[in-house]
Amino acid sequence: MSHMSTDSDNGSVALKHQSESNSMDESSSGGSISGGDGNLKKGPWTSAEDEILLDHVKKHGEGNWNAVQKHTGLLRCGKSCRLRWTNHLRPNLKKGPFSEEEEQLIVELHFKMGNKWARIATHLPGRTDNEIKNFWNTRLKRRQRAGLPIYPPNLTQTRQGNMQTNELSQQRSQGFGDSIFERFKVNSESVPFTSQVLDSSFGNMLNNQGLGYHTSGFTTQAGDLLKYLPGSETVLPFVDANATYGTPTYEQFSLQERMYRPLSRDFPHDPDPGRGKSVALADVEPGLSGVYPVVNFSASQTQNVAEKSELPSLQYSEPLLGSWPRSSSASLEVPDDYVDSPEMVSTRNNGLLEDLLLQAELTSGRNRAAEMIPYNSTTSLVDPVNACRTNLGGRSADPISSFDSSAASLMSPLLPSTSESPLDGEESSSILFFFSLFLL
DNA sequence: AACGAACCCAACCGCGGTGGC
DNA sequence: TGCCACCGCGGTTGGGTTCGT
Repeated sequence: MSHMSTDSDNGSVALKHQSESNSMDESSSGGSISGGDGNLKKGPWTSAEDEILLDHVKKHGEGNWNAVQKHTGLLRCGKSCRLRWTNHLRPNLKKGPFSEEEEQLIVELHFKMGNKWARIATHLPGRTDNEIKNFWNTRLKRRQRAGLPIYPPNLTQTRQGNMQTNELSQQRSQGFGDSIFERFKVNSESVPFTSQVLDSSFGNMLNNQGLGYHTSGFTTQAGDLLKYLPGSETVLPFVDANATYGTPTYEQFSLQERMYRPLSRDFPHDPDPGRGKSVALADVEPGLSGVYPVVNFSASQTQNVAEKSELPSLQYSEPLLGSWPRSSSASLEVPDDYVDSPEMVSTRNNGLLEDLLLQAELTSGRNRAAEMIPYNSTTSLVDPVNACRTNLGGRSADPISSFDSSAASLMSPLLPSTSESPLDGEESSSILFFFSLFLL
């Protein structure tokens, strides 16, 4: 591992307490003094270092982690100090193995949120994101090896025959998360994919679940992905109405529109997209609450409300922008579970492009382009877009960047033109225009 | 007892967002 | 407007421990 840190946390180094730090039991800790990086120490923390850090936080509070180094002479970069404090020293940390309830909660939350460790951690007081991440990775590996599904049946049973939410979750959380690859399941022989997202072991696990993913030789580059878009009837999930994995029909799109429109009214003015839209949906379309026509359209499949309440939010993200099943979160009773949900695609515009897009959509009176694009599909086509989302974490009140929805619109000209295409010429033209803007 | 594999977990790294200048 | 420092997040690594043969 490189000892060269590129992190800007490594500022000037105060060496006034060099001797103090050097007196620490570095030999036993395996720590080292990095050479070319301001003599910052790496490796395990010693108890003496912990004390210094604790003392500093007591005096100065959290934050300004680089100041720790300056004030105390601790030969640790600010980032390392923050990590140590967050994961080990801060009060009310819960140590020890996860309880059964905690484990169950983690599984459920991961089912809903994917690898949003920080967000998951907010639901487990005293637990850190790192802890949860480690737990999950270990669990994943274990279950994978045992040939067990990632999620328990009670979480997944309601979408058998549809999009496998756990894979979707995993894909999404690892950067794809996209129904676009549903078609690759069908054409897995001809369209190999995933090297970076679905590693071979995970791919094997998917195969164990009968998904038939191929895990070699797929690049995440948008250009390569786009090669498959135009003219390919099997790339986008809603294009092939005969697909096995729950492809919405045209009629279902109509229903999507019904669901979406009331929401769209609220989008531009919604100060709190999560809760606000939830209310809006329930108010406007109570009959749709808990009904998931977009994905769960299998005629042979009926679901009761209880089942639906267990469905993961992300399961429905792809086909219908802004039509999240908001009433389906009862199982967790966590008010901000939706924050990471794709329905949180916000039209609270953060940028000019989003303004333009929104305005264009509104003035066109159709407002259909974005909603017709599988949200995650588009975001994974454009890496920067996905990057925007993956780094939102808990810091932003707008967890799913409006950039995503913009990208969704922007990518729509790339959709195959079929009889079921929601785009007419006028829409396509305006979208092409904005796509050009985007490229600029 | 020895060895390797698997597991666990702390720490690091790179990246992106944010805010101040 | 651009630069920079700071911060937080998610992915990854590496070392210690436990387990199985």
